[in-house]
Amino acid sequence: MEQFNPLQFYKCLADDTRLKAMLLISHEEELCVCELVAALELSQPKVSRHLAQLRQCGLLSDRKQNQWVYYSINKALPEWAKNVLTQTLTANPSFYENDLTRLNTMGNRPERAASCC
Amino acid sequence: MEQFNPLQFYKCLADDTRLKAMLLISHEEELCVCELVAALELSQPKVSRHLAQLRQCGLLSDRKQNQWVYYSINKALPEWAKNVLTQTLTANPSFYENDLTRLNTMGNRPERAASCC
DNA sequence: AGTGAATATACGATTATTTGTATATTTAAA
DNA sequence: TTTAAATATACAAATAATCGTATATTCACT
Repeated sequence: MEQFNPLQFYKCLADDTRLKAMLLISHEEELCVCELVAALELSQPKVSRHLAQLRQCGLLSDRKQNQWVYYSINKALPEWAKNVLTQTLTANPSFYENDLTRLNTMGNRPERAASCC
Repeated sequence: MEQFNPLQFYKCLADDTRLKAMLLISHEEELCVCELVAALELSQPKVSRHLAQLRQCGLLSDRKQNQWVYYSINKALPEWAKNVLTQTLTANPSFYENDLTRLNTMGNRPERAASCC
């Protein structure tokens, strides 16, 4: 992320897959690729490519754990951008409710490791 | 505006001309096409086309007065979308400062008619 | 070492978006 | 009633974004 720019931010949100992924991740704190593939009912390469773009633009962070890669909202996002996401999330539940349902009924979700101990 | 949808909203903001036009109009309350042409240093058809798209998507309203068409933020925009615009405007002054300077040094700006009396 | 699951990436093909240029429309002023 | 300014729109050309498919990589488990 060279210098955070509103145009690039909105270009990231201007795609169905990316916008829904951002909102689902906001809602769920973090999600791995296979959970998003199930929730969005899209191919793995498609989801993976969009997540890579969101990470490159600084909207998402990732962490690897075992065979999974978990994506979360980048803590370093400017406050205004975080607020934009929050507003969008809370004002548009119907935009992603179906995806959320599929996520919650998904079998075999990878269990998060407690952050330690 | 058939039913306001966040994806369509962000697609509207995902273009340099449209995003800057929206922010300048937010900042100035309303602007006519020729003022935006001067501020953005772009061709008239290009600006006009993007404004038409923003109007069709429900982000802008227009009013005709004499030979000018003035665009302003659509009052009927959902609150969350208005908030997104406000946040973007106040947090990113450098994104549009040059355009604002050109607007303010523009000669022959059409004078607004007082709304009446 | 070998297998399968999860993820990432490369590449060409498709689709969508944006643009310049030309032209039409409307209004005001001469 | 001609002329000029402001705006809108049509259409083809150019550009950009997205996608499917194939393949590579990594990790856990056997």
